[in-house]
Amino acid sequence: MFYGNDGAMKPAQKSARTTLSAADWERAALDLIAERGVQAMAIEPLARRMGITKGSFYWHFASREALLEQALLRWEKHDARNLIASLGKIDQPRDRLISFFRRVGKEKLTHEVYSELCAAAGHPHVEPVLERVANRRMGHLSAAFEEMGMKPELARHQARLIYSVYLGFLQLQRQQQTPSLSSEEFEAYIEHVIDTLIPSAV
Amino acid sequence: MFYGNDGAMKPAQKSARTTLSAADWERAALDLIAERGVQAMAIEPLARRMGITKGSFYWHFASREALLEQALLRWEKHDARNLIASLGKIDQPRDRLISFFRRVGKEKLTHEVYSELCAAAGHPHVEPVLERVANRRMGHLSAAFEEMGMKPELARHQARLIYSVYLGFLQLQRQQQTPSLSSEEFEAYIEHVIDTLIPSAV
DNA sequence: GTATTACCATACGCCGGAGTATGGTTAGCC
DNA sequence: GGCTAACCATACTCCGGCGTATGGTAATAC
Repeated sequence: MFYGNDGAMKPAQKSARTTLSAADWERAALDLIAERGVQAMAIEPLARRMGITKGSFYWHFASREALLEQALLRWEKHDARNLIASLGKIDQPRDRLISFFRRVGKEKLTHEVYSELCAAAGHPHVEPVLERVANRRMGHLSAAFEEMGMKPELARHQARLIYSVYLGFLQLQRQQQTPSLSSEEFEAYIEHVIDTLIPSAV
Repeated sequence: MFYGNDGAMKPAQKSARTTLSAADWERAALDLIAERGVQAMAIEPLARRMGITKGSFYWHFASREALLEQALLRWEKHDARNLIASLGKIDQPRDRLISFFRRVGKEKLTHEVYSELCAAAGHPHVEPVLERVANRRMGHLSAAFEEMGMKPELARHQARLIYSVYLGFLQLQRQQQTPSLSSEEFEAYIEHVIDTLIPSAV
């Protein structure tokens, strides 16, 4: 529902319902993607939802493709900022790794979008984003493991492994096969994952 | 390209190119799903690929939905048979678990279909299949861990964990972020996964 | 106070897939 | 050898999304 602020806020007088900007379309697009997937991000449904017609859309964007591209870039930026913002200030690498898992519950919208993007891997505009994001994230994980004393190759393997667990979790969540995020079974599971994948020392 | 035999083989004289059966459509549907996903399984493209028109299709099936349903059931049966066929004859539970991972490389088509089904979780006809298959598979894993001496709850957690790794692997594969299945980096990774997730004793 | 610009509405043409209707062809039975 | 049922082709209609054309309105510029 947010995904970044675009520099200069408008005069604040005409607060909301005057005219829409490209950024508004991008944000709405991400909302729709989070809810129903990228292939459901069609411009007419979007326009309906925004109480407007598509005549407007083609003023801001050349095509549906262009919107998708911009929206994904926006999401990617947001995610990258988010990553360092929430992990950068944690000193102990082990705590950073743990926090990576615990963060799945928060930042709901971001994860929902990511989950839907995963489902749309293969799409020409989605794939590169997915690749960059995964590499960025695995890079952080790998670095943390190295900080804990692992050899680079081992750290990379461990990062890939742990990231796979995360991806698998998202998948099970999409299939409604994951215990509710606030149950104790979930807590127990998370504990188990942390215990077996994040060593206390190396 | 196979997915089960349908009882009585036709008289064997008129081997192939006489007329098509419902099973032929189902198999072709699964091929198409493996290649381009469930939402690409449209009946006209299917008909084109089979060198026929859709007039035929609606003789065998009531709707696209019906075809999808039947094709998925066929796949599910095939997968279930496959699971016990390749894991049932292995005595040591630890070997069964290891074989689960090593099997990802083989049975290519089956895994491709599964991967695409995962991408289409949320689809009303796909979801229940996905749920049953995941439960069936995790059940086997969990049982193997129990055989090794784990407490039931721990075994379930471990099974879920290991299955998540598998799902995450499929996802990374869809994003082309997995080392080629025959490289040594892949082998090293698999080794690593087995070492950290499959204890040699309990 | 008129011209321009930014934003939006209406109405259209196109395309591809879902279904339906209807008629044609071939195989096997009696 | 004619009938029937199984299988397939042709030719539609309907729908929803994309993109375009064109014209309208409100704010701002000058």
